[in-house]
Order: sequence, then C-alpha cells, then structure tokens
Amino acid sequence: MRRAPSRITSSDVAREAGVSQTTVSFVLNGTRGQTIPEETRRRVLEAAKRLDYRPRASARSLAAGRSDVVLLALPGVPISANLSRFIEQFAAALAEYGLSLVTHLAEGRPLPDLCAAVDASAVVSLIPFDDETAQALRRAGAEVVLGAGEQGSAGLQEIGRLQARHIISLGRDRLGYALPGGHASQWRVQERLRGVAAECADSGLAEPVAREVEMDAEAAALAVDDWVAESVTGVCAYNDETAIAVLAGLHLRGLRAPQDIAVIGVGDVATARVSIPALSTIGFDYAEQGRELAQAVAARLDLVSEPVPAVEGIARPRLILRASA
Amino acid sequence: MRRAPSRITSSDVAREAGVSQTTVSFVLNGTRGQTIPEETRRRVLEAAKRLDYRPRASARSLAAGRSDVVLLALPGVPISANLSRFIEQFAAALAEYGLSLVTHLAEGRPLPDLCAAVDASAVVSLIPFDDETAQALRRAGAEVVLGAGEQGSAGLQEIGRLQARHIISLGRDRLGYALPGGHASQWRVQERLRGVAAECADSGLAEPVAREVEMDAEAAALAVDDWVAESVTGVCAYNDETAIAVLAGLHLRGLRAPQDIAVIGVGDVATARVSIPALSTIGFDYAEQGRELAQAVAARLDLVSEPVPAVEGIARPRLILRASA
DNA sequence: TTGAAAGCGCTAACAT
DNA sequence: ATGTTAGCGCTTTCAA
Repeated sequence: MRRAPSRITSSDVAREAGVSQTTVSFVLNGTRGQTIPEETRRRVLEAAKRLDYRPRASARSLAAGRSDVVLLALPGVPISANLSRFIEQFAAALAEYGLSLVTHLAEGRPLPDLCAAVDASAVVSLIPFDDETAQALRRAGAEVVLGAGEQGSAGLQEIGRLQARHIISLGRDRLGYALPGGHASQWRVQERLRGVAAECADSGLAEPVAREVEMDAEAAALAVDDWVAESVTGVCAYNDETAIAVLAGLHLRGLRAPQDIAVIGVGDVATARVSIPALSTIGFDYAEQGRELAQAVAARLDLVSEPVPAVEGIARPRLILRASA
Repeated sequence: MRRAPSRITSSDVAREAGVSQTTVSFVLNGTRGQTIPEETRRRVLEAAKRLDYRPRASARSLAAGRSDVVLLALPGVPISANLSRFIEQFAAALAEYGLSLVTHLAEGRPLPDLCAAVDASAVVSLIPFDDETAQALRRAGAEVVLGAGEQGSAGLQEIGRLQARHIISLGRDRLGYALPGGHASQWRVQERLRGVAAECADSGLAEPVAREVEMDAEAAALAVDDWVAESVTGVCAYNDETAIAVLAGLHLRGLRAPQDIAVIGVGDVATARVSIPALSTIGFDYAEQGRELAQAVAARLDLVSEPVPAVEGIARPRLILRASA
C-alpha cells in the first residue's frame, strides 16, 4: 500500500527535546501520577511546537483502546440556525474534554458501519435509538450510545401542546393540524400531533383536523378548504415551512391570518419572522444543552471526576413561544 | 487507562475459520496479487459474518499509513435540502471507494486540529481553502485537500450575474443588492455582489445600490426606502432569507413585488415557493457533483486505476433560475 | 496457496 | 524523574 509521507512522530519530538519518547507522551497527555519537572515539560512542549507535532490519532486510539471521536448522527435532519448553535456548543464543550465532534448527515449508510469506520467511542443522536441499533453500535465499538431524546415522547408532545395552547388562548375552539408533505420522521410528526390532540382534549375541544400540506400554495389551499369546511379557526403546523405554506394557502383563498384562521409553526426559522403575515412559532432554546450533553458523554466515558450531572432533560431544549401578534 | 471491552479481532476470525490472520486480511481486503481459493475465501467470509467482525479503524489506519476518512468541512453553512442531497450522494459515492464521509459543522475549532483528531486522509470544502489553511491541513496529515470551489470566484460571480440578468430581463434598469445581516462569509457576499455589478456594467447600467438587510420587516423597510429614493426597481438578494425580508419590507411600505420592485433570491429554499408573493430564486443543482467530487478525491488518493476524470467544474453546481412569475 | 514476523506510532506498566 | 519494554490490531513483506 502506498504510504503517506511520514509525519512528525513523538520520537522526533523526543530527540529534539533530548528526552525519551515516553516522557513526551507523559508531558503531552498530562498523565497524572507522574512528576515531570517544569524544565523538562517546557523543553518537550517547545520541541513539539517547533516541529508542529500532532499525535497520530490512529496510533493513540489503538494504544489507548479508545478514540477521541464523538459522532453526532443527524440523518436527514434539517440544520436550522438553532441547531447549528447547539452543535457549535456541543463541539466546544466536548473539546474541553479532549473529544472531537464529527457529524453524520447522510442517511444511506448504516450508522454502525460509519461508527466503526471512524472508530467513534461515542455516538449521539437527538432522537432515541431503537434497541437493535443501539446494540449494533455497541458492537461496532461505541462505548457510549446516547439517544438524547430518550426521556421519551413527552418532549415532542409538549411542543404540540404548547402550540395548541397558544391557538386556544386566542379563542379558537376548532383546531387543524398541518402535516408536512414529503418524508419527515413519522414518529416525530405523530408525537407532535398527539400533543395537540391531548391539549384539545384537555380543553374539551374536538380532535384536530389533520391534513397534509405540500410546499405549494395551491396544494395548501386545498387543505385550507377542508379546514374551512370543518369550521377550523386555528391551525398548528408541524414546522415553520409547512406553516408558511398554510399562510400562502390562506392568502390564495382570500383569507387572512390570524383573523380568519390563526397559524402557528415550529422551529423559529429566520423567514418566519418576515413572513406575511408574521408567523407565531415555537422556538427551541438549546442554550445549555450542548454543554450538558457533552458532560453526559464525558461522564460516561469516565472522563470526569466531578459528580455526574443528572441526565434528566438533556437535549430537551426549553421551548419558547414566539407569538407574532 | 480504562480499556474498552475488547472487540472481535481478525485473529478471532482467523481461528474461527481455521486460517492465519494474514489470510483473513487478504480475503477481507481483496488484496490483489494474492490467489485465495474460493473455498478459503468463503470460510473466512462466513466466519467474519458469524462473529460480526468489524476491523478496527485505528489499527487499519496505523498499519496502512492512511485512514478511510474523508472530512467535509461545512463551517456555518446552512444545510439546504439541495445540499443534503449532495452530501448524500457524495457519501454514497465515496463509500464505493471504501471511504467514509464525516462532516464538520462547527466553526469554533481550527480545522487542522479536527483533521488530525479524526485522522482524515482527505479534507474537502465547498469553498476554497486559503494557502495557509491548506498547508496546515497537509501538515495535519491530510493527503488530499480539496477546496471544491477552487476554479476561483467565477462560480460565485456567475450567481450574481444570473440574478441580475433575470431582473434586467424584466426591464428594470436600476438595481439594488440586499446584503445579509449577521455574519455570512464576506468573501461569498462580495463575490456575488461583484457578479451583479459586472452584469450591470455589461448592460450599461449603474452600480447596484447595496444595503444591509436584517431579518426584520421594519429594518428591511429602511433599506427599501433607500432603494426607492435611488429609483431602484429591482433587487438581487444574497439569499432567499434576505430576499423574503425584502419582500416584508416592501409590504410594510405598501409596495408590491414585482410591480414596484422585483426581487430575486438565491438558494431555492422551501419557503421561497410559498412566500407572498412567490419569490424568484437561483437554485443549485448538485445532481452529479457528489459522484464527481468523490471520484476526484479517490483519484488523488490513488484509489482508482481508470483514467482520472477532469477536475474541471467539480462542485460547480449547475445554476437554475426559478422565476416565480 | 498460506503463514510467520516485522513494524505502524503511540500508551502505560514496569524498571531504574 | 526518566527510560525500557511490551503490546494495541492490523498490513505487508518474505519465506515456506
């Protein structure tokens, strides 16, 4: 096999610093239980910097029996600005534990394969793994497998409930639900719808009228027709895109939001703020989630000595109602 | 160091199949120049499957001197549906060469660090790397560094030109440009604007009037005021989000698109199709780009024997004008 | 056609 | 306080 031009190794650094390779390893890893004099430390560090030394990850992983790689699985998940911020945070927090985050966006390949291919020691997802997948991931070498929505469907339902509550608080007593066209995760869709239905039930209202809404004004208008026929006066949409499509459908029928039918989305995408009319939506505040998730991962990899924070609510972002009116 | 529970190794497979570990390696890698009888092959393959054997990536990389990991850097790039499709394709095509794709979405960490941390043998980006970064990546162990927009800024400018051409074809003779609020890649922004300016110049029109537009109807209206004062009748926006903000600004001022001011975006995001009024936009067709990019990467890693396809135009997606009217 | 053996660059016991 | 040494699991040369 063709070999890559060989890089600087820790032996090179050792030679440069005039110490043994072991000492280099100790210094660079801050290995505890070793007493390295400051002078030696400095020499090693300087040599490493001078040579622009970077340990070879594969050698480290092989020797240590574990890699520093954390894999975040986001198959087919649209990356909203919010989620971006979360990823940013998560990566930064992991880095403090010496862990590196990579993401997997493609759906094609079996996750365990990829997991093995990058030698990830932890795999994290924002939706629960089914047991079979979790097992496969463990067999593929992942020590930590964290489906961060593991608390169950409560969180998803809560989104639907919050939407419904808002619409109901506007005095609407017959609700519709806009299902996304295309192929969104059916599990998510159903859970959110269930939340809306639950809130309706709690308020003594009838079941929400669910209709699929494609990203097309004309198609959305058909759904609107149905809702009008059913005297629906408020619509909860699966996401902001779908909600904006509903807005377009209403516009096409000469109806106005929120006067005729109030609409609320989910996601707080940028365009929701400047849609016509402005859209009410549920935003996610991932503020501290990245850090918490990183802690959980590090803890399960035995990388922290401090007391492990409760895993409760991890990656259950705070929900924020952004009412437009 | 705590060791992970040890996984199945190729020696286990060798024992199970009753052959040497070397033979297992030969069979599993389809090493050329070796003559393994079908019977042995079968035994090894079966044993591997029976044990659910997965080679340890770090050991492979260490021994082979190169990993199978390709890193796609997408720092802060919003992942549109189009881009998702591209990533999907790219990953699938890479897999055919035995390469695994991981993506890097966070901006915080220096790319070379991450590159070294995952031991990537190739790093790909959709925008050019500056020389310094490219060098750093090579030193970090990347054999292949591919800034896929490397053909220069022509592609980005072409986007602006296409926008301007459309607006001009609508009979508008004074153009505005809507700069994105927040922190988009200034390089991209300027290149696209340059494209608009170039097209204006070619048509004998004045320089486009550039204004920043935040994601807020009121803020957008201020930009609109400026454009009206300058007799602008057509606006090219950096992206669809900004374009939709402009639409909101127009609406707030009682102006109509495209009658008073025509607007065109970039990105073909889902909401553009159902904005009010519907937005014209420039879409990207990544149809074959994923496969081509994968081929280029594989070729540069000497993984292909066939003639290397021309690198021309790689990841220069076809541009598609989606006129709304 | 197969196997033995020597590393790949690093970590971590175990000396010194 | 530092060095010696034995692997980690695999690829690949060379010998059988």
